[in-house]
Amino acid sequence: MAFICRFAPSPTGPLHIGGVRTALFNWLLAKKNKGKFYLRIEDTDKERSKEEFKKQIIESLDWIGIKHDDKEYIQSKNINKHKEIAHELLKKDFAYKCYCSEEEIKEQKEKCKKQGIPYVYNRKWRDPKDLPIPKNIQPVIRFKSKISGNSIVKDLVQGEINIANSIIEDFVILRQDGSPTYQLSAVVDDHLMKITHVIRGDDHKINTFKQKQIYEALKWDIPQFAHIPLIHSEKGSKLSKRDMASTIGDYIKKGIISDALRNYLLRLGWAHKDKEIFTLKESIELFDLKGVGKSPSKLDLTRILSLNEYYIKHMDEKKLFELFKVFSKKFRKKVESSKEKSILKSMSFLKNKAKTLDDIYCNSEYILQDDIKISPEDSKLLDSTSKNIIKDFLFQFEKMSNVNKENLEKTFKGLIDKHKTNFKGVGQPLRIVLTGSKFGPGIYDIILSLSKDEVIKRLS
RNA sequence: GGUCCCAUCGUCUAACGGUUAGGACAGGUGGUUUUCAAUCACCUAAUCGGGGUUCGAUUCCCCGUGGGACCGCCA
Repeated sequence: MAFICRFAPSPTGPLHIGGVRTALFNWLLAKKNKGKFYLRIEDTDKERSKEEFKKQIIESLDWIGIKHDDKEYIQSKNINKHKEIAHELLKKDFAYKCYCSEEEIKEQKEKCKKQGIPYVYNRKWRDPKDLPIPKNIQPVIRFKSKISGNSIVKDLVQGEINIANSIIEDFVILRQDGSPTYQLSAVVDDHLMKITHVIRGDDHKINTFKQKQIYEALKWDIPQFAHIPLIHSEKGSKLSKRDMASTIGDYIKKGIISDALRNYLLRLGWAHKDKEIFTLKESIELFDLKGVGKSPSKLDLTRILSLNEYYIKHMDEKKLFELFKVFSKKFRKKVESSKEKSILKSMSFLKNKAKTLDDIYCNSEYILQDDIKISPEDSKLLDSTSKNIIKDFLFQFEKMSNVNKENLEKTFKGLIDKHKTNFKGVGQPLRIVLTGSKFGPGIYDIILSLSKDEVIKRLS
C-alpha cells in the first residue's frame, strides 16, 4: 500500500522540538513503508508568516537528518486552487455565503459567554429565506456542517473518537478578503498531494471532523489519521517559545549532537520493548504507530544529555572532531589549525569525559590556549615542595628521548619515591601548571597531548 | 464552562487477564581511580481513588479525581 505523508508547519514562529518529533514520526513511517515524505509550508497567514521561520524549519529538519521528497510545497502558491474548490462547494450547496459582520459574531460570542453556554455559529445564513443581503458587507463562505447525528474517526493512535456533529459549527472556508482558511487549504493540498496518512499533533483532533466532511462533500478519498500527544515542558505546561530549550537551535548551542536528539525524540512517546538506543536504520525498521502512547510526555534535559554522552562516546573520533570544530567556531572560538592535530589526537580521552560538545571544549581548553592562567586559589596549592617536584620533573623530562606513557610512569614513580609523596602529590601540581586547573584529563594524557616543547615552556 | 482525550517509579516507558510490576535516566551506597569524570556492583522508587466483571484486574466496564487538547475570518 502506498504510504504518502507530510509535515505541514506554518512559518509563523520557530519550529520547536514537538514539531520536529511529528516530522520525525512522519518521515520514519514513510521510510519504513518505502513511501514519500513531503514538507508543506503552510504560509497562508500572510501577516505572521516569515521567511526566517521557513528557513529555520528547513534547517532544523535538515540538521536532524530528515530529508523531504521533492521541493518543499508552498501552500500560498496554491491559493487559487483552494478558492476554486470553495466555489465548487458553494455551487454544490455544501457551503453558503454568510453576511454576518464581525461585530455580530463577536456579540453572539459574548452573549454565550455570559449565559455560560458554548458558542456555535447560529447558522443564520445557512438557509436565509428572505433575509435582506447587506450591501456593505463582503460575505465569508461557510461550510455546511452536519447538524445532527454523530461522527466517528478511526485514529491510528487514539482509536475511535466519537463526537456529536452538533458541536461542529459551520466553519469558514473562505474569508471576507476571499482567502481560504486552513481547514480548506489543508484538505485540498492533502488531496492534491495524494496524502495517505496524516500524522500530526493531537491539537488537530477536532479539525479532523471538519476536514472529513469536506472530503466527503467532494467525494475524495479520506486519508488515515494519527494524532500524537503533545510534548510538554519540564514544568509540565505546553511547550512555548519562552522555554529555553525548545528549538533545535537551543540544543545545538548546548553541544547536543543530532543522533542523540533524534534518538531521544524517537523514544519520547514511543517505545519498542526495553530498547533504548536506536540507530537510524533501526528506528526506520522498528518504528510503528502502535507503539505511540496516548498521554503527553515531558521534556527531560538530563535524559537528552545522557543520550548525548552515549553517542559522543560511541562516535568515530574523526567525525566527532569535525562536529567539534563546527561547534567551537560557532559558539566558542575557532580551533586554530596549529592545534587541530593535537585535539584530534586527544579526542579518544576527551570524549570519555564529555556529555556535550561544549564539555569537550572545556576539557580541551588547555590545548587551545597558549597562556595558562592559574587562579590564586590554585597557586596556594603550589608550595615549595610542589615547585621542587615540578623542577625535578622538568629536568628529567627535558632529557627524555622518547616521550611516552611508559617513560612518564617511570619518571613519576621516581619522583614519588624521592619526595616521599603519592601520585596526587606529583600529578596535581603538574596539572595545575600545565592546564591552569585542578580538574581535567589524566595527567599522562595531558602531557602526551601537548608537544614536548610546549610542556617545557609551560613548566619553566 | 462545553466537547474530546489521557492516567504505571521524580522522568521516559515495558508488561496475550495470571510477573517478586521489568528497563532506562535521575538519585543513593560501595569498589576501582592522580583530580573532575568515566566505569563496575548493589540499593531506593510506581499501577490516582472508589466501585463492579472475573477463580484472578496495571490490563475490561462505570463513577470520582487529576492532567491535557480544542472551542479564531491562526495553523
